[in-house]
Amino acid sequence: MMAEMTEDMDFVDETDAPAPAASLGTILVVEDDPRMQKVLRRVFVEEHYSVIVAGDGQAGLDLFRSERPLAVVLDLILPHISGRELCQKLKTIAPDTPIIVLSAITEVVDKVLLLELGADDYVTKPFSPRELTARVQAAIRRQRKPTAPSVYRFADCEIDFQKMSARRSGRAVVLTAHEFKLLKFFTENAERVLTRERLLNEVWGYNFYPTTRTVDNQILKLRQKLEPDPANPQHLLTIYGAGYKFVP
Amino acid sequence: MMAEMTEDMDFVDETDAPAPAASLGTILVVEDDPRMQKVLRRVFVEEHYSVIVAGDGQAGLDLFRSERPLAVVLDLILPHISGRELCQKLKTIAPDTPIIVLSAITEVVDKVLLLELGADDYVTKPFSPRELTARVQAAIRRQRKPTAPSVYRFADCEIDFQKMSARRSGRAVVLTAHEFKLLKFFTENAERVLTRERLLNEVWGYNFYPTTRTVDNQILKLRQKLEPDPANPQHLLTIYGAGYKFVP
DNA sequence: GATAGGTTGTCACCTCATTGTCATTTTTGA
DNA sequence: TCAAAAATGACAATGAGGTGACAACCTATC
Repeated sequence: MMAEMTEDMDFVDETDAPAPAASLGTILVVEDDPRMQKVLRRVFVEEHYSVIVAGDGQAGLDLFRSERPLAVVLDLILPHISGRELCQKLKTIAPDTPIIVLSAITEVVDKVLLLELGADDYVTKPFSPRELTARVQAAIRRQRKPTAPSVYRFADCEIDFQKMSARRSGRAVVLTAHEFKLLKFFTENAERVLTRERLLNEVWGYNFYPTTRTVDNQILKLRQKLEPDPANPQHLLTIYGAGYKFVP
Repeated sequence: MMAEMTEDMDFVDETDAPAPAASLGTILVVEDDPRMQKVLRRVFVEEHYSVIVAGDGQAGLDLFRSERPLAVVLDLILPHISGRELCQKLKTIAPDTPIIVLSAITEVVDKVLLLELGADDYVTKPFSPRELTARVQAAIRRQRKPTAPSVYRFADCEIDFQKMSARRSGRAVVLTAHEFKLLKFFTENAERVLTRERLLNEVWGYNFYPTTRTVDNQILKLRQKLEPDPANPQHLLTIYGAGYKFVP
């Protein structure tokens, strides 16, 4: 059950969105500086990941083996085992787990070398939390079945929620983030009648309450973009006195 | 049968809609602060839930065992048994019952830890009643089999209250929101005689009083749409001088 | 049984809440 | 700072359903 809850819309900026109840997964942070450990933990917890921290390379290796994290954030400068070594070892254990390297801006980073070691991406210190999490999330996304796109089809429409792209009769249609999120929720609850309140809760978030008119507007936009005849909607139906219903 | 009754019509906007008399289910509130108890009780009663309150962890545990509530709202800071302990215990007793944790904003809440304890969601104080109830309801919804269709059958009729669709002898019948709500209440109280006043209270709401003719009209509509011979109703029966009765 | 008084069935009208739609303002992100 | 997106507000269109009139019906009492 928890697993379902962690399914999240990855195109949504989670920073101001209300927290999903469960962890999105575990991130292993390998970093020797206690202050930086703290920062990193907070950054990822904020983004609803579980975080485990290793202070040196050996601990990192052990934790990696036991926890099998979703991704690794790795400081290059470490005691005992160097970051470079660790990076290589991790890649031999689980080539698919993304590794994001932290490197100080003072270090002359040989990007090519880094990537040859198996790192998937790197961020130079000082970094903005935003950039770091964005890169980590991007790496995780990339790693997740790159060949199996999650496209949803109905009528002559074709929506790829991962890519955030949509096309109708083969022609690309531009949808905004909200429109995607709303449409996604509709596809997940096809055939069911959804009240405006429910939609506001689930799509907009719990602690944000715009006018219900807002919902209507987004519906309008979706209809204009996806319905052949927006005035006579075939898929995004109005249920008078109740709300809306999506029928593929 | 009560279980069926707790299936709320999610297409009805409950926010400003007056209360149906039947409870949607029981919420267990575990909270030691009497003032907060009062607030929480009111919040959920407002949303048509029954509320039982426990002042400490032990009482909470006992009440949970005896009452088997629909969901638990739990303040982390409790005398005797800590909220964390209680949370874990409840989850071992009934893993499916959603637990929503209340935590003061001053506490440094390790969200992940919370969720590992088994909490399904959390709300930080101060919270808006809206957010709390929304989260609780979402948790309850999630816990319920998401794919289980709620169809009700009688005679040659087949009603899906979630989809708000109805069919008689396989042919689709269009019902309005009010008609659905009324029919739902009848199905939930099959074989029982319901006075017009009761129906007005439950279906239309407490603070709304149209003429009694209104009820008759809706009954008429339902008969026309669902009865083979509306003039000789087989299911929506008139009980002269009393009200109406639904027999499947 | 017959009648009276209250109760219910039925219909058409009309009100008004709900929704569609657009223009404008506000917010957000680059 | 600017541009895109989202929220808001206003207004029109729509249709559900409340209202009231009247007929039909039931029950009780004589």
